[in-house]
This record gives sequence, structure tokens and C-alpha cells, in this order.
Amino acid sequence: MIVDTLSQLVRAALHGAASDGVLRLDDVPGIDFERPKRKDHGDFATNIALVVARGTGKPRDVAQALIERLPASDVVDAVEVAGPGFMNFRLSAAWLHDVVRRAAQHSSDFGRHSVGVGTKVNLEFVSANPTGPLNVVSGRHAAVGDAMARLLEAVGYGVTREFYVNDAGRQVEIFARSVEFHYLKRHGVDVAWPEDGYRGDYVAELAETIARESGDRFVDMSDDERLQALAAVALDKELSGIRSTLERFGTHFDVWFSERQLHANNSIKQAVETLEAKDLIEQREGAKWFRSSEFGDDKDRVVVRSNGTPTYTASDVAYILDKVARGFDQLIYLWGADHHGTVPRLMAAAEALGIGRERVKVLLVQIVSLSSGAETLKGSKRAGVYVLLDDLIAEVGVDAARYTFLTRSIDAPLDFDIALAKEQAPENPVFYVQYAHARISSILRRADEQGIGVDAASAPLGLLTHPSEDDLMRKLVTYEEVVLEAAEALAPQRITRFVEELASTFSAFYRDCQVLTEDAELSHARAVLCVATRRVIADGLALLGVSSPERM
RNA sequence: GCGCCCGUAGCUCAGCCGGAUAGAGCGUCGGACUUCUAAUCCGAGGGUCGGGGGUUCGAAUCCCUCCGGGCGCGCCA
Repeated sequence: MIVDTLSQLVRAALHGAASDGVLRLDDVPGIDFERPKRKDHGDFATNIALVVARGTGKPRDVAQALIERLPASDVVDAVEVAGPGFMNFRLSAAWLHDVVRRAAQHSSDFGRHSVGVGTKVNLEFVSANPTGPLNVVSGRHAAVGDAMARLLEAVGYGVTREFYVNDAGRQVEIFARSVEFHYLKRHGVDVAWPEDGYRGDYVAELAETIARESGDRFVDMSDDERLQALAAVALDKELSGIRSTLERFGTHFDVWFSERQLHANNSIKQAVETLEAKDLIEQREGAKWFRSSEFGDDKDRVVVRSNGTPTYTASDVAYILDKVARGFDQLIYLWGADHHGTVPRLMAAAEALGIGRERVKVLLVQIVSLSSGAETLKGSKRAGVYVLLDDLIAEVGVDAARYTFLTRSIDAPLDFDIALAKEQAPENPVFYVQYAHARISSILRRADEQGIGVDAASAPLGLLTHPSEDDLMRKLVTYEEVVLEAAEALAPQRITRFVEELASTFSAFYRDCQVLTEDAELSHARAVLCVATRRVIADGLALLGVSSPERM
């Protein structure tokens, strides 16, 4: 990458300056490059002179000395001292053209990196309770998690997308009882409505479906049997609904991991034994406590209740052990911010079990609150109040929905107003970006009709001298750094930003430079610039899971 | 009370591993369609980056503190 090349040049200059006695180098500091916000500050800038001149008061002199000692390079056009002592690099046209050619070649690895090659990542996200259809909260998680996975893959990681299915425990039981209520009622048997039962209409509909498909065969079972049977059928149906919603949303999971399985195959019992073997468990008041407070948690946690049943914490321990046993190097959990209280205990478990905190990353997606107009709704499946992801998709489409979720950082709370989302759907910035793509596609169709070449290797890019052409080329080539930064920061919104800026820069080019002209050479060069731009827009949108239409 | 997150333009938010004159979209106002897609473009207006202190050559960004908002603090999941 270009910044590596630049770093080498600067490092050589640093050593040169040191051996000339211009400055003292106790240790070679890390050399950082940034892309200046202002165009006249060049393509890349480094503050290294400010860093090494700390305390001398003469950073500009140091910068000048470094510039004089920079080895010659055909990628650098000019370097100048600026401001308090920055070194601003302007890169050569030859370099710029090489990168544009690479971007224009569809088979090239432009925008791909290899930092993650050989590292297996488990990224768990959504993991919504299978006790009802997905709502927009899960939509945000799905969009963000999937985009993160795509980013990680773009930089070389092997990513497994995983959905943890909470198909055990109390919520499932309440859900099953809620279904049972409607089911039995339909068969003329009245039972009491379960405490905290699930209120949504879908529960009655589900019971209806089950009654239609299975008849009355659950009615005469024992309570336990019936509950188990209904739970199995109901969860299965909800889960397949969730799965198809996610597929429709463009989010495919590699692994659907069942919590129930952890119980069934003794994993939880073994996990507790593992903790016991490490002397991390103590008996208190008939329960088994994991001494998580020794590992940074604010208190110890019960893993097995006094009645002998394991807690959710025990499942978490068993689950993380299972992930590690499956050979993952990195474990990423994407959780709702309302679960942040459980992060310390998971990290405590990771440390106590010798997994290591650095292998585990818990990312918290801030709360999604729902509103409709002025009214604030509480998004809870149990209360039966929510905005379905399916409805959102139907109203605004997959692209606009995903894009909206991916414009903000996961740290920003999201107040989701379904009415507003519908109303604003037509002015969603995603269409701006897609429009640029469609427009380029249209130009290239015409170019093809007119027999204008789009061969990247032979295109005379030296003809691209207009400021808008220069801006577009320089914007394009930053994509490589943007992808790497976005992946490292797990920040898909940076891609969203970038594609908007790129589309905007393209629009300026489109305004100023007619692509298809009388001049075949110039048309060729501009067409190749269009090809490169289209490729990067499509690639960026693909990282977001958003489509790139040829026509709009 | 303790912990985590947030506070940036009228609104919704980027920017936050310190960097040069703080950005975008929407909204408002004023312009531009016989020319490759006007789902577009150009221009204007709009800011004590919550307040205060500190570190630094340099702070929206790091530290402390206060204020405001959200969330969480179960042998629930």
C-alpha cells in the first residue's frame, strides 16, 4: 500500500538525518500518514517532524531536513513543509494512473487486503429470541453485523456468521404457554393466561396454524408433554420465519447455534465442571457461584441455581468454550446496549478459562427506540408492540433500510420512526449513490454502442487533466485505505460516507467533463475513469449489502 | 448510589487511536433542464463541538469535574 511506501521513504530520511547529526533518534517512532481534509495540503501528510522535534521548537526545520533527505521516488511528485511542521506529500500522476487502472480492472484486488488472512473470526449477531418475528431492532443488528462481516472478509479474515438461538429457558416456556393458551382455547379448553404472556397477534395466528396442521393431537397430552411439543413446533416455525426474513434482508447466517443443544449434549454441565476444576466455583446457599469478581466483574455470578438448573451465565460459558473448540481465533459478539451489564462476566469467563480477553470483542449497538409520530413505543415482543422488519422492508425496501442503519455509528442511539422512514424513503441518500452507479452504467452502455474503448491498460489517462477529473481520481484511490480503516474500526458507516462522497465527486466530474466526445482518445480515458468509479461504488455498496442497479 | 454509552448546524447524524479554516443529508432561501439519466447540479444562510478546568507546539478528539439524556445493575433471559 502507498502509505507503506511513503513510510519507508520517510524512515530512510529519518536515518539519514540522524547520521548527519541533524536530529537524535533514540527510537524510530511510528510514522503515521493521514489524508488531509484540504486538497491543497496534498494527498498524504505526516506529522513525523512534529513528533521527532518535540521539545526542540524547530519542527519546520526538521521537516525541511527530512525532505532534503527523502530518497527519490517515482510515486512522489512534491513534498512541502506546511503549517507547524507537517510534511505534505503530493503523489505523482504515474502512481495515480496505476491505481485508477487497477480499480478499473474488475479482476484486480483493488480495495482488498490481506491483514486478516489465516485468522478465523466468529461473528455472532442478531441472536433475537425465536419467540416472535424480527423487528427493526434486529434489522439494525443484521445490517451492521453483516456489513462488519463483509468488511472483515474484504481484508482477508475468514468469517463465520452465527446466530445464537435462545431456544431454552424461561422466555421459551412463557412463549409456549402463550401458544398453548390459544391452541387449547381453540379446542374448547380454557386455561389461565400465563403471567407475562406474549401478547402479539402473531401468537394466536401461530396457534391457529398449528391447530390447522396438527389438529388436536396435543390436547390430550400431559401438561409437560404438550408444552414441550408445542414449544418445539412453535420455535421451529418462528425460527424459519426469522431465517427467511433475514435472507430477504440479504443476511445469511452460516451457523444457527442452539442453546438447547448446549443443555442436551451436556456442554453446560461440562462447562461448570471446567470452572470447578480450575477452582473458580464456590457453593453458597445451595447454589454454585462463579467467582467472576476475581476477574474484573463487580460481583460473583450464579451458574447453577439452588434448584439445580443452570443460569444463562452457564450457557454463555459453555457457548464460548464451544466457539473456541471450533477453532476460532477471534470472537466478536454484537449485542444490544441493554446487555452491557453482562459484558464483564463474559470477559471474566474468557480470562478465567484461559481464552484471553484480547480474543473476545463485545460490540454494543445502542438502543433502538421506536416511535410513530409523536408517540414513543416500547419495542418488546412480549408486549406485542414493535415494528416488524418485514414491514420495514415492504415499506422502504431492503437497500434503503440497510443503508439507513449503516449511516450511523453503533454508538448512536436510533430513534426509529416508521412513519418518518416511509415518508423519507424517496430522499434516502442510498438512491443518490445508486443513481451515480446507474448513470455511469448508462454512459458506458452508450460508449459501447459508439465503439469507445474501455481497456484500462491502454487508456491514455494522461489526458485527464481537468480539476474534476483529478479530484475524482484522487477520491477513488483513497478507497483502499478507507476499507482497511473501516475494517479495523469495524465501522461500516465509513464506507457509507465514502460512497456518498465518491458519488458526489463523480457528479462534479459528470457536470464538467463530457465523457463521450469527438475525441476518441479523451473519451477512452474518461470511460475508463467511469469504469473505475462504477466498480468502486458497486464494491462499496456491496460491503454494505446494498445493490448497485444498472438503471434507475 | 455504582457502571456503560451519548451530548457537534433548525432536525438526523459523520468526524473522536490529537493535527492545519469542524462536515454531510434533510429542512429554509435563491438559481440551473433543446447537450452522455434533473433521483441531478450551483449558490446562500445556519456552530459557545453541553459548561468548566487540565495535558500538549496543537483538543470536537485525551484526562478530571459538573450538567443533561439513554441504558443496565436478579438464583430473569
